[in-house]
Amino acid sequence: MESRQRSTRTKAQQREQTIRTLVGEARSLFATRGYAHVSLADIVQAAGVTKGALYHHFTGKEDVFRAVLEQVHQEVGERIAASAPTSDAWTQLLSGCRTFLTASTEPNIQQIMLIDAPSVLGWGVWRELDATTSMQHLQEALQVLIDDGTIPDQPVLPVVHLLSGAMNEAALWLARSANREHDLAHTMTALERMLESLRR
Amino acid sequence: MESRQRSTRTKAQQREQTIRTLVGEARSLFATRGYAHVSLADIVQAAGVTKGALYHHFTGKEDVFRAVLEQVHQEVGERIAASAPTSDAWTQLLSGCRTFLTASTEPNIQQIMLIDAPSVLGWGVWRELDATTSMQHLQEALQVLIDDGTIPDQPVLPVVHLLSGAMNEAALWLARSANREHDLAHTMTALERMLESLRR
DNA sequence: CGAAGATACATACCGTCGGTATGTTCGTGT
DNA sequence: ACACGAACATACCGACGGTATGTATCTTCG
Repeated sequence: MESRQRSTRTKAQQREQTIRTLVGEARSLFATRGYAHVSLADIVQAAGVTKGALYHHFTGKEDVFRAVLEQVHQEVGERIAASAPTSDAWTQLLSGCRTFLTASTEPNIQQIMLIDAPSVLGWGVWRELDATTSMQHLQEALQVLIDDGTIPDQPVLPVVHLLSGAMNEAALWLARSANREHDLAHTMTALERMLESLRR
Repeated sequence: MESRQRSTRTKAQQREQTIRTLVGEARSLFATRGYAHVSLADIVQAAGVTKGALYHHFTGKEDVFRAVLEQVHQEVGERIAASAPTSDAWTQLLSGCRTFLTASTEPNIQQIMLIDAPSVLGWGVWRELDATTSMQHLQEALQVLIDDGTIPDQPVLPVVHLLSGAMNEAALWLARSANREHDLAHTMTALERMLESLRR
């Protein structure tokens, strides 16, 4: 039975809305100032609620950060997945890498995903989350290339970690580059050469 | 004229000793618990001094961490420099990479240098420090190989950042590996292949 | 040699922050 | 209609980073 809505928002809507703005404001604050320099007071003030509301939905500051990080990871993953929908596996891998580099260069993604996350949540948790999104894409793409014989059979995990770390660091560097487009081009050619080395 | 030493320790010796133990204890605490979960009270208690002493030599908690990080960086740099004293540039690069991977796998180096440092000091400061030690070696080695024609002329910075990031992440992964020696071997072969790709 | 100043610490205290316990409102199932 | 629980708000606590100030010890120089 449907309940009439005496008020404009139902409880569930209210909950969702509060969490959304909370995570959203927290994300922008974390991105610009860094996790350590953001207080819970800042977050709840920006979201227009109180600490009690925050602690009703999250277990603490770290939990808010985890929610933010999950959102960021999901966003990056979607952008990678949508980068080259219809192509062969090889060019799909390349465009995926390029998309990751450009996405991870944006400051509001970078500070959260690449700088603070390992320190705040610990490397293990960070890698777990990453393994379900961007790293997942990389690993799958490589496995496909191994299965269809494009690159010889070899342990994928070492390669995945090497490439993932390479792109993470490259993204951090590119974000501070004075000539980003120029450096991105050189980085991509160098990265392509590294990927080619797997081929042969 | 030398001043006679009425006491067992002169002031300069005392200062040096205090700083040494302070940094040493802080390092071990930071390494095991991570920066955020170490209080100044923990550090000064372990070092056997008070907060006043700490604040006499350092500007704050962050400054202590910076001193610790500099020590770690210097240590890693020395180990890399001593890894392959008399060889051609190419094998020198390879053994340098191997040394970095094994050194950075140790937990008391890893937590400080690879996990906390970017978040605590900011990526810029972290990279500055790195650029004077481990990254410095990598860049110089590559430049030598370019100058003697082993690898073709190309922008070094993109390659340096890609390789540096790759090894950082690989070290973090190897540290949690169930079969470290085995994975290290595969990582090195994959890394060698990537380096080979620069050659030709 | 000894007073003056600098250096190396110790003690006491403050503001802020993360976290918790409790109170209040209000939608919702029965 | 009403009771219950979810969604908040309010008030408060302990701990931590940081600072101000006091004190003992070494060094310097007339």
